[in-house]
Amino acid sequence: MSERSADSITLNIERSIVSGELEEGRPLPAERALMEQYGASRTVIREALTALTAKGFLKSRPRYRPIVCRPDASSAMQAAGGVIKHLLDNSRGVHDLYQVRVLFERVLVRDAATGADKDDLKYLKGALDDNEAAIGDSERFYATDVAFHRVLYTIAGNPAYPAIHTGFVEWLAPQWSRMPRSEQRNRDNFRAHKAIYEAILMRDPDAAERALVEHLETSWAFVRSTFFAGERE
Amino acid sequence: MSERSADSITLNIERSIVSGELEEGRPLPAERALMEQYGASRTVIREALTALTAKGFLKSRPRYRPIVCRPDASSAMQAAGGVIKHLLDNSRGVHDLYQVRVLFERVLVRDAATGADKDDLKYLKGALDDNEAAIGDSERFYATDVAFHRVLYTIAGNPAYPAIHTGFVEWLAPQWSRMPRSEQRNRDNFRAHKAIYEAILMRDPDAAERALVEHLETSWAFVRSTFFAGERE
DNA sequence: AAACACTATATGGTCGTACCAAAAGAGGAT
DNA sequence: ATCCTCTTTTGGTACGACCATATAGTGTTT
Repeated sequence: MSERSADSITLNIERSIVSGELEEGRPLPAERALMEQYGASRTVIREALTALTAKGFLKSRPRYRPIVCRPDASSAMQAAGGVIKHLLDNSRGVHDLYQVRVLFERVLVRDAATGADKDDLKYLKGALDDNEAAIGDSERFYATDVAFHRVLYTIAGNPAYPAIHTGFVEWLAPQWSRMPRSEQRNRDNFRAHKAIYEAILMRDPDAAERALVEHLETSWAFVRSTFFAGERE
Repeated sequence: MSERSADSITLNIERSIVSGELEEGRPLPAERALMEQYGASRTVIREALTALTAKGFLKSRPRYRPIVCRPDASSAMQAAGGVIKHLLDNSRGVHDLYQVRVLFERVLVRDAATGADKDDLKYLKGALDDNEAAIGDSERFYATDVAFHRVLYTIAGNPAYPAIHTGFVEWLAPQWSRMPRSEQRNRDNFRAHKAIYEAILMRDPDAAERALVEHLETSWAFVRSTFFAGERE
């Protein structure tokens, strides 16, 4: 099947990384050393390294030894991101992705409403307070906005969730982070966050979900009218 | 920043693919032609092609011209899959991923319960009937099981959802498709599907979600006890 | 004329060598 | 010990060559 020797070397190194034989964060052996180790030419070695880099198992800067990266949820998101960013050049692609985010957060707020413990609520309240305090500073407000939503992704304790959140934020950033902001809009957004928080506090998943959906749909309407005004739905 | 000329060529070709200049399904120009076009050595061209292949923009078989692949949601999933499959060698990784799937389907059944139209319900019923008819044939039952869940991912009309479903199925297949099956278990699973369908039919999102969660948790319990009996939670 | 066999060519896969520029390490001067 | 200089290491790029195979083109056979 895989007659290419570069492929088998890629797999070999991949396995060495996953198994921990090649330690995360450490640089890979030099290319000329790998030639000997695998009995292949440098061409082949470099092809394998290129593939591994594109797959996210190595981080390589020009003129430095590639750094080994253990796969985790966030590198998986990053690998997907290379493709996803090309899907976001029209409102359709952005909306499809945004819908996935909405779907995700709907469950998260429901679960927060039914299952959040005292600590979770404290974190959420802290993020909400930070958000309120930043109303006057639009740049900081955006950061605290993201942070507030992120708390929802951390409550469940699944390490994949925060990675997914990071993906959403990065991919949607071209639109969201560049939205024209105003103190009035910040205030509206804060009120939406507060409504979500209070519904969670009241242990009312339906209300929390409604508040979230309304919040995110309002946000989408703004983005759409700002960046995709010319396109039809 | 990116001093490597291979990187800029990679980006160039990537853009040509996304823009449609290089048509999907058509083979790429020969390497020696690309050398001239970009004024670079074959070494560099080949590195670019390797990277593009790993990123999912090209499908290359040995000794054939690489085939151009337009990025879509499913190629994004595939790119992530290269990393994700390494996270699934223990129950923790599998469970984390499975939880994402559960989260996803919880919303899907809720939305189906509130928003499915007559056609959607007909499709779902059709999938359910196929599922019932296959109870005696475990292999076919697994296929109809997957198909039933897939209907939920198609109802919403977001093209990303079916791609995500495909990802879940492929990544979780090592466990699920290899589960020991019996007519009794098939019957139980069918009953669970039926309960979900009926809750959707009754327009009861809470009941539908409950039925789904119970179904998926039962399934997880089986998988866990079969494949990860030795590990602690 | 049609079917087959054969040859030439195009193409991807691999190898080796060479050179450059920048980074890292070694060694000596202060 | 500190700083500067020189050498070595290392990744990035280039060129040329050879192999195996798939495809196209040619010629032969029936």
